[in-house]
Parts: sequence; C-alpha cells; structure tokens
Amino acid sequence: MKTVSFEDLQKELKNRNINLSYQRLKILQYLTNSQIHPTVDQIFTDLHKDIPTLSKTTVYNTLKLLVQSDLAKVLTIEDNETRYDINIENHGHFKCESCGEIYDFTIDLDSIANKELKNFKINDKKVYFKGICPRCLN
Amino acid sequence: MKTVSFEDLQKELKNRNINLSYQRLKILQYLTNSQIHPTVDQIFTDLHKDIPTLSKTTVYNTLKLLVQSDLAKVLTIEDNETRYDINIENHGHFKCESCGEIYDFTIDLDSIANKELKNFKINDKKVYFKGICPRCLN
DNA sequence: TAATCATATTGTAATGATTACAACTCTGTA
DNA sequence: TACAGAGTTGTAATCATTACAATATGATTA
Ligand SMILES: [Mn+2]
Ligand SMILES: [Mn+2]
Ligand SMILES: [Zn+2]
Ligand SMILES: [Zn+2]
Repeated sequence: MKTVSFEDLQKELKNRNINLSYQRLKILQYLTNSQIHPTVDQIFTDLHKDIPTLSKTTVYNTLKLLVQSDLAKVLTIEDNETRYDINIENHGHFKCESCGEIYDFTIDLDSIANKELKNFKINDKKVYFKGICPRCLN
Repeated sequence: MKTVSFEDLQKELKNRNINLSYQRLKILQYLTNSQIHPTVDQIFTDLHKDIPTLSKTTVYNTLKLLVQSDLAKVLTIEDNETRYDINIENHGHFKCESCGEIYDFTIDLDSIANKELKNFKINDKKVYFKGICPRCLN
C-alpha cells in the first residue's frame, strides 16, 4: 500500500492553488502521521492541545477542502462516526467490533468490478469489513 | 439475489419472540415492498399517510430491533444518510451521484476475502460503489 | 511602508438526525 | 374488573455538522 509523502501532499496543494496555512499544515501533518483514520473530534482534540485557538469549524473546512481536492477520503464504516483517510490508494478497511481499531488491508478492487455494472460509470469503491481483530481474539 | 418472503420474515420474528404489532407489520411490509433502501424519514413520511398516529420513534425502534435480530442491514453509503435494507443476502450497492438511486449488484464476497485478514474473525462485509448510472449517462 | 483586498479562521447560532424518557395505550390473564 | 407487560407516542435532550458574520492574516499594490 503506497503512502504519499507529506512533501507530495504540499505540492498537490500548491498545484490546486490551495494556500498552506498553519492550521492546514497541522491538520495535514496529523493525518499523515496518525494511522488511525481519525474523526473530526479526534483531530480537533489532539491538535487543540498544541493550538489552543484552533476552531472545530476550521477542521471541518479543511477536511472538506482535502476531500474535494481528492487528497483525502471519507470513511463511513459506522453511521455515527465519520472518519478521514489521507491514504487515497484503493484499499479496504476492517473495523474491530471489540476494540474499535481500524485496519487497512489491500484489495484488488478491479477484480470485484461486476458485469451487472458494465454500463455504469464507477467513480469510487469502498469496502468495509467488521469483526474481531487477532489481538481481541486472544 | 435471493429475496426472503414476507411470510418467512414473520416466522423469523416469531422465532425470536418478537410480537408483530400493527406498526411493525406496516414497517416490515414497507421494507419488503420498496426496493429503494429507504431512510427513516422516507419510511416515516410514507407510512404516516396511512397511519397518522405513527411516531418516528417507533420507526427508529423497529428498525433497531430488525437490525439487532439480523433481519435487516444498515447501509452507510453517505455519512449523512442512514438507509436500511431488508435483503440481508450479501450483495453490493451502487449509488448514482446524479439521481441518487441505489442499485443492488451481486458480488462474491468470499472471493474478496484477504490473506492479510486470515487471523481476523469477519462478521460483516460491505461493498459500496459510487458513480453515474446508465440512465443518467444518456 | 501603508493601504487595500482576498482568503482563512474563529465563535456562535442554527439545523437535522438520533436517542432518552416518561406518559399513555393496548392486549391478554387472573 | 384489575393488573402486568409490551409497544407506542410526543417531547425534550444530545450530538454532529453547517451557516454565518466578525475578525485576523497574508499577499499585493501604490
Ligand atoms: Mn485506510
Ligand atoms: Mn440492497
Ligand atoms: Zn480488536
Ligand atoms: Zn442516476
């Protein structure tokens, strides 16, 4: 699973004429460093320790910007928690129903394209699994 | 894609000692008759015409009951609309970004099980596609 | 440098979906 | 008829998200 470097992300932003403010930089760093597919609240709470003036609205705005620019993806594994993934490569997500942790896994999404959909234009594919992770099985 | 008959559903409810009230009956009928993967609001609004006393809370309660009893599934294709599917057979969902319609498609979920997950206990698999449907492509 | 302008951020209020909860209703049984 | 348990209802509370107006920032121009 390829990971896009932080520098590449900065370039991408410039390509799209998106200014890199201090807040945007910090949110982007948080997303690239953490592998936890965070919620808005996790991002806000963690960053708020360093940036006491940070507004939650800014977090929402920035994430919307990143998603619209195809630099991040929205994960809706549960109906009550929206998560964000800076890794836009195609891959699946497994959520442990016991500890709540979310695991990435590689998946060949091309192989699951379906004949029934041959006349459909497919722009996005999401694969979500749920169950119990090995750590919790012990 | 196998469809469970309404009579089978009734039996399943009895097996689980779930009483079939008039409201529950109507909600169940609505789910089996409509193939639109409705939201709570759609169910409530449509049924409210026939049952003016119906409460939205009852719709929420009944759906929660059906999901807990494994007689319905929750779909979270978008982060802002929770939908329900009475068809619990494994199948994928395609949402048209133009008209909003949701299409079922068959998919062999066993074939996309992954070696990386061989030590995981998988309880549920969801596959969501987005794009443009043939009708909207014309 | 100072003035100007566009963009970004902030805080608060509004919205909308969902849940909590207490009162009421219905149905079957003693 | 009285009672008990389950189901329903309406309202209030909660929580995530969005709208919006005021303020701040940062680049551009004179
Ligand atoms: Mn991921
Ligand atoms: Mn379906
Ligand atoms: Zn776990
Ligand atoms: Zn369409």
